Amino acid sequence: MNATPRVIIGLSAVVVAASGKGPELLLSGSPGAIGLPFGSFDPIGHRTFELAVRDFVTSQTGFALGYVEQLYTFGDKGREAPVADMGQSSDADRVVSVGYIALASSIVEGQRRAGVWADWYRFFPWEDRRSTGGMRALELLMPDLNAWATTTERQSRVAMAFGLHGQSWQESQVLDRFELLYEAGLVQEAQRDRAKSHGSVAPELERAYVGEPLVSDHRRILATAMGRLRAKIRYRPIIFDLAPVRFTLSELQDLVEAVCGVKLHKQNFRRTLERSGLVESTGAMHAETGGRPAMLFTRSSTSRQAGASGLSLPLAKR
Amino acid sequence: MNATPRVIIGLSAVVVAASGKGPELLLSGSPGAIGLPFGSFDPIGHRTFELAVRDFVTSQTGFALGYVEQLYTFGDKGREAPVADMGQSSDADRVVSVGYIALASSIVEGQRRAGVWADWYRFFPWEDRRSTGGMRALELLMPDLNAWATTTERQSRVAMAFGLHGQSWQESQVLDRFELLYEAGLVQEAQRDRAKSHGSVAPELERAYVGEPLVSDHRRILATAMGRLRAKIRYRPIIFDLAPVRFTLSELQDLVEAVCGVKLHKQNFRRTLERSGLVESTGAMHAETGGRPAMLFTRSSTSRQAGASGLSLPLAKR
DNA sequence: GGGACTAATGCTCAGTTTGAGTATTAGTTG
DNA sequence: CAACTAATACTCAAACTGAGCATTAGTCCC
Repeated sequence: MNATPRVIIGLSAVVVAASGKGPELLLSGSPGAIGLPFGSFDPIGHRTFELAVRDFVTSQTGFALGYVEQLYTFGDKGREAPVADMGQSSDADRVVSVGYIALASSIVEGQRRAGVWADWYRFFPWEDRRSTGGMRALELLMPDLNAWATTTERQSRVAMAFGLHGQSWQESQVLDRFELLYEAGLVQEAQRDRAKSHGSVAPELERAYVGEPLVSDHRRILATAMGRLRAKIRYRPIIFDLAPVRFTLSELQDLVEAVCGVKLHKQNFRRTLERSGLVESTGAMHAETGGRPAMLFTRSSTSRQAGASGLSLPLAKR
Repeated sequence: MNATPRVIIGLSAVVVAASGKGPELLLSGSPGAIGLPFGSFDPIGHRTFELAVRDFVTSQTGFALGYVEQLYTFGDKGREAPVADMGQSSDADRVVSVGYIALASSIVEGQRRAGVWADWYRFFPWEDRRSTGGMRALELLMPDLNAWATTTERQSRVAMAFGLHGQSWQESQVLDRFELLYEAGLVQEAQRDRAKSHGSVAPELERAYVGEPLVSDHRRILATAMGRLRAKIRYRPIIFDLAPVRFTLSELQDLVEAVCGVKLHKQNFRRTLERSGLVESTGAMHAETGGRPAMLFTRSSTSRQAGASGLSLPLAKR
């Protein structure tokens, strides 16, 4: 559209809320072209990125954000696929994506949230190792990963990223795993980007990808968000920005497990949590579960202090 | 220069190297307008930000970078002061800064490095708590901080940021402290930005600032870098990207202390370090110190693995 | 060649924190 | 009221930490 190439700054937000089942994402777009809430930064109108993000997420989805944090700025040529319906970028423009993560406090089941939400493991099935689902997804990928790992360097990268051969699974290395799958051509975006840069839209053999794709580089941004959130849980009391105001320790544990995609040892989880001083019991009980009623807790005031640390994650044995 | 406002992406790099005395920064600019190595992203020529950063740091300073990591993208209106000698931005443009941190492996004393280097504590005297210097800087600031802290909310922010009233000092909260000082008008950039936005260049009363300013928002980027590096030392073996290939444990401890600005307990530092498996002894000794000769160590191969953790920082008592 | 001096290493000890379980308890449901 | 289901308590050994005291291997100087 413009004679000289312009830089367009795209802002994308990973908006996470916890439902009863697990972390859910706020999505926008139409079927077949699903993406994160997205907008272009207006150099005149917007004073800061964060205000801009809050602004268009609310206007696009009707949802108002709480905690917001910048993730990363992606500028690689060839990974962005301009979003058609934005109508603001032409092929001559260079799109730079600034990714944000926003956390929305849990909403009581049944109460309606604005916007379309989806379980984030739809896009990363291999990241959910709470039950056998994630393992199954990984098993589906393994033949192709092994086929790709022709050198020892690649084999060791695969082993480190996916915790094979005695290496341990690091729940926060979501981006490493995704980038490795991208490089190996095992996620749909890889094929899309290659087709675009080769100019060919060759009818590739129909392969069954594990995990749904997202528009543009949004799945990469989502991977960054998941990784950041999983890592940050350990050193900041950030989980409380996702949890409801009052919760039982089991509910909190389920939430942490859902976010991190791992199972934790129940008794040890509650022990370290109580010792940490991050929570304090309200007097009230919660009896809906069919077992012994649980004490309801809230985050303590010390959990709001600057230096407050996060949760320890005592893994449950296999 | 252009009719429609454009977004200019400025890339700034905090390049850190360890000298014998402590962390040093690569600087560019002329006396009175010192800043970080800086360049504008070229939407046509540069394929990725990281390549662009490596490129212009080398061309501006003659120094080739090793480890590089993106820090943060700053887009607030009013905090950037366009760098005059870049000649690429006009007042109508919106400048967005993408900050990077780069680590250069220590150079043996005496060997020459390209570029101009300076101790990073020149810009943050209050961050060096290894000796009394940092405390003295903090004492100089306290009267003004107290005068600014007129509400209990501000008082508690000061206490949390600077570790007062029983709160502990968090070495990685460099940015929080800097932003607080900026807000309180106790760093020179605050006055500069206010003068600019008020259009007045009133001859303010000459106040003695603690810590030297940098061009544009570069000191903020530097604070982000220091904070990130200090935090990351604890959970990633990143210190080895700063240390020389072979080092004694005391040298490594001095380096960690210099980066983090705190004193560590010597015996406990070496104990956790040896147990961590991050280092392994070479056979060689190092006898230059006048005491018992020290074993020379290198980082182990396990320290290069994806999940390898960082160092624990056993603080020395006051 | 021995004593003073200086770092680097070694070791100890008690108090905490973790990993892994086993044992109770307080509601709900048939 | 017995069976069932969670929540909560308690235990125990192993590993990790904070604080020191103790020992060693060089250099420097008479």
